[in-house]
Amino acid sequence: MTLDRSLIAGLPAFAGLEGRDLDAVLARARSSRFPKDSEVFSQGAEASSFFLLLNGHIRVVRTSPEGHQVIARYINEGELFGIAVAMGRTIYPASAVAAVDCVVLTWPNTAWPEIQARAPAFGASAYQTIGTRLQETQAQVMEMSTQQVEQRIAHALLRIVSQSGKKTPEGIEIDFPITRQDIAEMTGTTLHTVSRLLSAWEDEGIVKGSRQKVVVTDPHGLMLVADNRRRK
Amino acid sequence: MTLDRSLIAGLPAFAGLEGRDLDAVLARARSSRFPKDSEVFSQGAEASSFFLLLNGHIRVVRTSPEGHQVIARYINEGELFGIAVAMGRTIYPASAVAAVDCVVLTWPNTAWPEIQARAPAFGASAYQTIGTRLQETQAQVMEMSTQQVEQRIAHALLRIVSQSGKKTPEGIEIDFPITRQDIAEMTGTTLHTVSRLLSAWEDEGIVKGSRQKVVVTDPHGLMLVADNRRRK
DNA sequence: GCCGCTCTTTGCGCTGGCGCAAACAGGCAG
DNA sequence: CTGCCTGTTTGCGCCAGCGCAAAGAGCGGC
Repeated sequence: MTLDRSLIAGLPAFAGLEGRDLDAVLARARSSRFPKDSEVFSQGAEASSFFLLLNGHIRVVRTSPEGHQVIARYINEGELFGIAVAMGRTIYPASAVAAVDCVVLTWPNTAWPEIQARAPAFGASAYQTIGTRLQETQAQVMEMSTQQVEQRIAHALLRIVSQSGKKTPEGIEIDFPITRQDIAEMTGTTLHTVSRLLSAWEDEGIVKGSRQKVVVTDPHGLMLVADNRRRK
Repeated sequence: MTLDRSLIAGLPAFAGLEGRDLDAVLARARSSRFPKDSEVFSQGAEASSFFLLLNGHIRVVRTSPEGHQVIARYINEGELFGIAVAMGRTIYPASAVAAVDCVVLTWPNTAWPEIQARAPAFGASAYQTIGTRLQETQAQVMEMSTQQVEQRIAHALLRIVSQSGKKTPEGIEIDFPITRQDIAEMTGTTLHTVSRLLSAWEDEGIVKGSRQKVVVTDPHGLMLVADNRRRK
């Protein structure tokens, strides 16, 4: 429960915070553990807290009334999430699910005004996070409007790998378990199509896949696919 | 150039602002006119100002490197836009084009810190605007992932009509000029498909279209289409 | 009043990607 | 070790929606 301040203070969300103010912010947080596949918060529930992911990977999922699921994004270590309070929202618009065992800092929403007064840089970081996500989401709309499935999947893989890639002898590996279905839900397609394309790429030596795992063996080749510039 | 304070003060962005603080905020703004089809700001340009639409309708357009255009949203009267500064962005991620002759309030970005200190409610309104747009954009991604073109177009029309609809004897009319191409760029499809569907709907008595104009004559019928629940 | 530009409509053929179905495989529990 | 559960692969047929093409139709400018 005692927080390792030196680790935390290095996160972008706390950039520019002095010792005293940092303490004040951290004092309102509590740290907790979420086992794999557990929900940190649930779509439609009253937003009572906001969060920072200290360790692990979290999947943000929206479910439609008809039951379709879409993965809005993955949260990486050090990122804020569930910051409905900063958007003036009272319910969570999506669910957050631990993709692996996670360690999460939780603040009650009631602490938000105080934190913002005490540590404006922290608030600014939250707003910037939201701004970045708006950007990214709009870029995604653009992709879905103008690009073919193959390019969208290639882009999605490149994005994940650049944010959560782990170097291995074989190439860059996504360092959390991800299914074909997950990739399909990120790109608005079906697991069948994802599976087919990954198989094709594997034949071309661009990626290597196995159960819940994807390794990009030829990032440059994947970029060519993403830009639709590879020789067929 | 003198602003009609009584009109402006009623806008949600200024809710809860006292006379003196309101004056302080407005003092930093200047009002200007943008003729139809002119650009208020341009994608990729350095973000130097933020804006509030007093009158008219504005189209926010993103253009891909390959030249594809996508309409991210329409700005309605009273809304803030181009608020890159509130997202910690330094360039505009899209262009804003006047769909009709428009009247716009412009603030220099340099005024932002002062305004936020002086009138926190104004800042909060900006953040809420961004939050709402993130929500809407994510909902759009969801739609594009899970729904057919016909339903997406129906939803898009319903959204426009609910925000910018004008009652007429025939039904609810979109009160700015909008082409089939525009609708296609909002929904990630082609003008051909839009034209075909609108024609079909016209035969069913749901809408009525003409050059750069769409009138929804049967909103309820259109909702059935949007939910994919109409009898074919 | 005529011309030209932009916007719209419609036909036709094609194909990317989906839906369905079935077989296969890795990993964990018992 | 065995069986089961979850995830993956692959074949096949189909169809929604796109691309292309060409013909109309308002509207503004001259």
